[in-house]
Amino acid sequence: MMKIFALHIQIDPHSGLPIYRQIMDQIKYYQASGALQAGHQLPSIRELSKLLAVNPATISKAYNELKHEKVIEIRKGKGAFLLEPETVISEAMQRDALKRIARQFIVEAKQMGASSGLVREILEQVLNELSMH
Amino acid sequence: MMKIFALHIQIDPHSGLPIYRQIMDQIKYYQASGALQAGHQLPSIRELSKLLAVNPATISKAYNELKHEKVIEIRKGKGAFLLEPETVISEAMQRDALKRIARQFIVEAKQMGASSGLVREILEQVLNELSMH
Amino acid sequence: MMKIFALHIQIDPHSGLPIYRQIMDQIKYYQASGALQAGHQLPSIRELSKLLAVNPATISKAYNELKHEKVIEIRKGKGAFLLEPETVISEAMQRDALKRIARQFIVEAKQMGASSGLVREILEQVLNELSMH
Amino acid sequence: MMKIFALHIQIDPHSGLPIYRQIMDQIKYYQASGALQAGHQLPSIRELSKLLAVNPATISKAYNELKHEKVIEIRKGKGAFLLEPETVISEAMQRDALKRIARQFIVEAKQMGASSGLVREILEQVLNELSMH
DNA sequence: GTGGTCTAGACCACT
DNA sequence: GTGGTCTAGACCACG
Repeated sequence: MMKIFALHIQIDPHSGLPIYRQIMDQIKYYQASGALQAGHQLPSIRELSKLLAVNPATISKAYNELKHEKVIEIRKGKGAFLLEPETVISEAMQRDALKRIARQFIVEAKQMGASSGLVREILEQVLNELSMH
Repeated sequence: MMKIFALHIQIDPHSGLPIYRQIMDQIKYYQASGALQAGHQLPSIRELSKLLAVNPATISKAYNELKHEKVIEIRKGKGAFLLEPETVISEAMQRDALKRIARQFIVEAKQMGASSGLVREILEQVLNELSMH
Repeated sequence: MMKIFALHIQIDPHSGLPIYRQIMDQIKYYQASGALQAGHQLPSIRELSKLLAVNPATISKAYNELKHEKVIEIRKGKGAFLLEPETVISEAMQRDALKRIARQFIVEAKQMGASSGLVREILEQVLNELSMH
Repeated sequence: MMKIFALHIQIDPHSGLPIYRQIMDQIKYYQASGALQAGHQLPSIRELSKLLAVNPATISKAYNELKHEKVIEIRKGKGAFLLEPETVISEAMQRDALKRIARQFIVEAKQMGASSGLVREILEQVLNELSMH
């Protein structure tokens, strides 16, 4: 019964991001950081709903989207479980997609006046935080 | 006259992103890349509307949001003009905000199976592309 | 439910002011008077739209502008809620801004032939009306 | 030939206010302050247009509006001249109108966090500036 | 139920 | 010519 009680998700109703997106992002983050690993069970919809004081339909939507993105698997009557991260896209597509999101990141960074040095520094910090050495 | 003819914006109706957001993002990108500079005039609403085959009200919304974000200035009867980028936030806030968007970037990158090496490589490429050496 | 039934807004189609501006001004007035307080929910767009016999998009624009001015907060799927008024400007800037709008006020008052005594009298009346003793 | 060369009007294209309104407001301001008096001649449209680097049609609109408001008089082939300030509205209407603009003023003042003391102080300052003792 | 996006088309205000 | 406002109505996203 590998229940994950340490999974504390923060919802910010003022962030502008849809709540279900915030939940998805943080589950992905925990997966990326290694805190959540393949096979781990996620809290039930009902549980998480109470914990976050969020409508169960919202949790359900988050889980459902994660299912479609093949991040989790839903076993009827059992619960939701993390899957092995998939990496099936081609090299070229990966580079393209990466460039696209990198561009978004850098444009925003530049907008707030960050220097390339600071960008690199923060990047290394976050790579480290997410155990990508 | 300083008309901007080189400003070609691509709209992808399947991207999920609202059209007005796509327009905003690309104008910000052109600004970040230096292709658009402070004082430059943007295409008129009607022009861009025809060019992109998009309703004028949608272009208007994009411009209006950019106005609120202080990216452009709208002079009634004249047109829309790029502003000097503002950078008034504190060092600490800048680092925090940067970390937040970097985390988002890296999580997505990791999700698609990118190695830290590839992330660094693409980042340098994009920094270069946006003249941040 | 905290619905606001007492929020009756008057639209004057001949005033020259855009409808969405009239709505904004009156909501700001209700906020200043204390009738609307932080956390209070505003009527839904559709409700107000019916009440004022005005297109929903127009109400939406009013709410959206108030969002940008940080007067209200919009939670998708929930509604629009009043925010705590922000006051982060410096003393000097406040005095300058105040002087500017005071000048506008007095010039208009003088234009209509009002004496300084009448101006002071009306001012006290309005300060009182808005609970600023 | 009582030409008014000392009439220096400031146009701020970023203020949001239409240029013709800014011109009108400042002419009214000069009238209210006593700098401009009945009979004084205003600069010609062509002159002011050059001086302010503003389209002549814009100056023309400002003068035309002032004419309708009976602030100035346009004598063909002669120029524009200030009129005696009219005060024909009834006491009750005056009070109503005054209250309306006072409300606008105070709501804005409150929005920026000004105390009633500061409002009164600035008001006296401006009344003084405009010679309304 | 809530608000958000987009369209088509009319009319107005500003320069 | 420029952008701004408003309408009517369709469809989507969020909780």
